[in-house]
Amino acid sequence: MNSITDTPESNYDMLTITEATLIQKNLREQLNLKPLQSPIRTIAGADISLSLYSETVYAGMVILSFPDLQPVAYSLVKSSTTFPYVPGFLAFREIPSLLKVYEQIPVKPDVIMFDGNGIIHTRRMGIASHFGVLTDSVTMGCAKKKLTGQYEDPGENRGEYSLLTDKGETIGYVLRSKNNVKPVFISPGHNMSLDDSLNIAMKCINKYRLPEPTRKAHEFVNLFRTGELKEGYHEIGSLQLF
DNA sequence: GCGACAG
DNA sequence: ATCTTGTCGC
Repeated sequence: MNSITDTPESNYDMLTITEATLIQKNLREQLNLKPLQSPIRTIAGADISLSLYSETVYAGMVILSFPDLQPVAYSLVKSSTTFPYVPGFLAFREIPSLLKVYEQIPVKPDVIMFDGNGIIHTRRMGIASHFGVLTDSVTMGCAKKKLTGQYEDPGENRGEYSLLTDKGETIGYVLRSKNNVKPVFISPGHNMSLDDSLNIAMKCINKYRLPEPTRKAHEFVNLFRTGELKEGYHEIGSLQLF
């Protein structure tokens, strides 16, 4: 289709915001938000860790059993990026590294949860949607702050939520994942519905603010950056305690 | 022009 | 995102 969208790892660093915007508009046409059909057996969390003032990127995905939410494997890749962080274009900074992380996984997870948004995005193309379309995987987003849209504050108790709308349409949920703590922003990425994203998010919440997939992913990439975990694909023995 | 603004 | 200690509140 578009050579500029086919090889992110070799082109994204060179893009201008205008070109990136065009790519998002093209990818949006391939977005699928129909209900998930097959059952979920595994769910992965995706995240990256950066060193201050460095272009080095420590990217990773942690695969958890579902609905048990026990880490069973993880994939880590050290890479680099020069694309700056620009609100609305996070995907261009993080996706090249995450694609390498994903390719390294022998048995792909049924769902991937990103530390960022799905369709809660001006052009409905947040990092989760972008990655989902590129790889035709099932994805969703869980952001810690609002990027766009309007919403009413959800109740203060764990499990309460409200709708997030933009230009008259519902594009996500504001979920209180823990009592008296700032809510998280949930939205489908690709190959799942709005309702699916909320249902899955609620099943991934334990005692912490962040759902287990992204919470674990964040923990692992940080251990990777500090040298406590090695690059590559690793399976976690059932005897291991985490 | 002003305010908002994922990680 | 990352750099960092204690501290206030459920």
